[in-house]
Amino acid sequence: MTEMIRKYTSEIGDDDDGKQVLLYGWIHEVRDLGGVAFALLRDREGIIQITCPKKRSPEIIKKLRKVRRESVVKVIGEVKKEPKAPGGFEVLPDEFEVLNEADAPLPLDVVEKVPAELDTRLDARFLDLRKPRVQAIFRVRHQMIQSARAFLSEEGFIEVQTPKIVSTATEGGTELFPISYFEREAFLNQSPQLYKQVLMGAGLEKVFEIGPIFRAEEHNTVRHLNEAISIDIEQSFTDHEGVMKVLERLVSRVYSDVVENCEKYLDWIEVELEVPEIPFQRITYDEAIEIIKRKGEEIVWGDDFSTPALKTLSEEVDGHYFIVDWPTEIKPFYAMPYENEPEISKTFDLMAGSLELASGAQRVHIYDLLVRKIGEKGLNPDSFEFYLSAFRYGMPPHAGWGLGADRLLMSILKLKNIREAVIFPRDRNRLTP
RNA sequence: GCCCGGGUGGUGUAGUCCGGCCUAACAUGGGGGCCUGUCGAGCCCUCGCCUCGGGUUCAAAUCCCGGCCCGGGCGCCA
Repeated sequence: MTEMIRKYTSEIGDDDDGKQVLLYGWIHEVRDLGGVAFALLRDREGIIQITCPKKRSPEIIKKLRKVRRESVVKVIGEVKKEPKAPGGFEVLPDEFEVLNEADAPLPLDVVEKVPAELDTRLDARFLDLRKPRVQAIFRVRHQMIQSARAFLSEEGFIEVQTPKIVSTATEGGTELFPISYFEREAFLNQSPQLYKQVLMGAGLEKVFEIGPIFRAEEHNTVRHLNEAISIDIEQSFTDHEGVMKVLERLVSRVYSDVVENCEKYLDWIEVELEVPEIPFQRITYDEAIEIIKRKGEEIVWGDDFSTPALKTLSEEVDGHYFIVDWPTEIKPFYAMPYENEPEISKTFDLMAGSLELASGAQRVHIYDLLVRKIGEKGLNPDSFEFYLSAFRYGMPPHAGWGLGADRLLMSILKLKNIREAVIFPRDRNRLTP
């Protein structure tokens, strides 16, 4: 037999009518009507019907009606344009081979006649991901990451990888996961922040990193994970406004690439996307406080926004927006205060509704100020030696941000739970799969 | 971590308030059978379940206490 080239189900069209094709995939469903049997073969790109009348092949129909759902099969057959078939084409099999029979019953229903809870789905994630709707999320995620990487590269940012095993807390504040590093204690890094800044001192000028961050907080919400992916940039010779422009253009680029290249997957997820208009609205922290107060929510200047406060705010401000000029007190030590008004800082958060997507700032690049601010936060400058030394020998002014990739995807696809946006999520209770 | 609500076949639900009528119901699924155009196929037969530990009681899926886990809200954050 001549060597055949495997086709995806989605590639079958008018040109194949009457021709032989080779397909690989999973048995989605079988409907056995006695004299004819229908099977749905699913691969990662779609589903096609395999139709086998008894008289065409008594051997194949026998195998077909016995095969359990989700078994892996190889099919060689003739394509027939058929209006009665779902998708308009069907394949009449000449060869039907079960490559690997699936066990039964399945831990969850891939066809989704019966829903499954997220927890059940995550326990059997490999099966959950066979659902086109679920797999589509990760096809969009792939596009999102590709777009972010392409955009930043085109903008002159150099991609770097910084260590995830570190000796001290990077920023204080958040809890870290301790790990054992030979005879010493070490931690999983909560953020590439300090390393990005050191690289500004190294003269790279524009860097980005897409990588994991680890937070040992015991939060248990639909928008927090203990292991997340962060898209981080740092840029020299610019200020917070400069990097906000990069950020909004990146978000816009991701949306337009997804709209352009992921139509099929958006369709599977049943999401309609509109590319957000840039520039995004900037509202100051003070304005946000006023809006929240006006709506009757209890808040005083200097507070961080509570979840209900952010929900209130998002009722007043549409879509994506920046909250800028935060009180210096509630931002990390590396955030640059305004010269003429040091109680507020050159900081911003990017919001999508009430969800915080990113946060950034112009950084403190003055050694003495930085040392002082570390002390003011109750941290010990001695444990930041590797970081601080980079500020003593020609550190340029710089700014940057960190964008939560999982949250961005969650917001693009309007997912209810961030765990849906992560292929194998890690939360307070979940350490497997 | 805190508050509230939950945990029943492989999956998703009903039953729990008011203990005994539960030998636990329904859908989907698994096994077997019938059927030549299904597309949530249909029909017949069949299989399979009370989260764990302790307590109350003649009697616990049902009431009480604790653990573990889940959902919603919050804190904290990206």
